Amino acid sequence: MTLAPPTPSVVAADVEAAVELLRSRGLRVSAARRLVLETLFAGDTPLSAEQIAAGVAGRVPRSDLASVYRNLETLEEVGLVRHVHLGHGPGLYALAGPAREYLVCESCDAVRAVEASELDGVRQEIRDSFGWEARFSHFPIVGLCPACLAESQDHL
Amino acid sequence: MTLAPPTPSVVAADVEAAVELLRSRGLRVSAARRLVLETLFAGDTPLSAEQIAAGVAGRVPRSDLASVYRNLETLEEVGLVRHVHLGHGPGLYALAGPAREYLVCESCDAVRAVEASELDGVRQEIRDSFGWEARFSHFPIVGLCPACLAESQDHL
DNA sequence: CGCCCTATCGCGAGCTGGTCGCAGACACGG
DNA sequence: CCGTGTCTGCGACCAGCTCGCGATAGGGCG
Repeated sequence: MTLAPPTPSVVAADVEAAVELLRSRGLRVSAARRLVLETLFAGDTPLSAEQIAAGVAGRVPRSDLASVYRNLETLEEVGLVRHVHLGHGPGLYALAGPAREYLVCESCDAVRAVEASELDGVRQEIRDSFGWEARFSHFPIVGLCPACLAESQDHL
Repeated sequence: MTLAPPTPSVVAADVEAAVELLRSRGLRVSAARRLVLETLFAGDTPLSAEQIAAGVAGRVPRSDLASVYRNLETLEEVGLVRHVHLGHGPGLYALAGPAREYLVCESCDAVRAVEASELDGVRQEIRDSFGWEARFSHFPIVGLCPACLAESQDHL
């Protein structure tokens, strides 16, 4: 069993589809809103609000940071967007898609994204042991990646 | 196998033992430093830097926040103290002790602290699946506690 | 097509959590 | 009891994020 996120995810094929969805929910499609969507569709990795405000590749009509946060919040309520906290540093936002969960390395900051189903075994183990249902999509699993693990063992 | 923290933990029986340890490492035992230790020994749950600065129960000779952070950092380097990030909000500091790891509930903020060994099965599963060595002492497992899980299933 | 209502924007101020630089205080070895 | 250099307390500062507010502009409706 995979735990459902707070709001159901909605997957849009492209910016136009996303825009249509917004309209169908009675939300306006402002330039700033569209820009956030375009930037997210253009980027293939999760982006910080700052990066989105700057526009991918410093695209000219940049947008106000506060508005970006408000739009990301709105898009997240709609279910088009999800965000994740990879350790310290700013939260990162991405389009909703095939459920992603994360492992991040405390030592080198490497990030491994995996399909939620790949962590079902782990989730099961946690459920069996504690009765808790773990979600690693919003806060990841933190530890050592194989490389840093090997290195730390060399030093012993 | 339990992964060793960055600096080995040191367990002191009381403030005086901790103070002796500091001296033996060539560190000075200032009033502010002693206050941090006393506050940590007095509290039985992890405390924020702010709480420590205020002194447990608003104890009078409060201390400067920047100094508290510096002292916590020093004590952590020595191995007497560890800190954990339970979701959003400030980091929480506690005396090093029997290795603790954490599960926190996204919905009601409940925290469950467990012995590191209780999570060895989970760690093993992660190691087998991905080759990563997970640590839940600095960043916890986030998900739903049994109560919130049950509730969320009622609502379906 | 143009009006009007109001959702949304952009800006500035503000908040929390945490760090830094610096002058002065004080721990502690001699 | 003195010198040295660690630590302190203060203020400024930074990152990440949120809020309040007057101005702008989506878009339903006539």
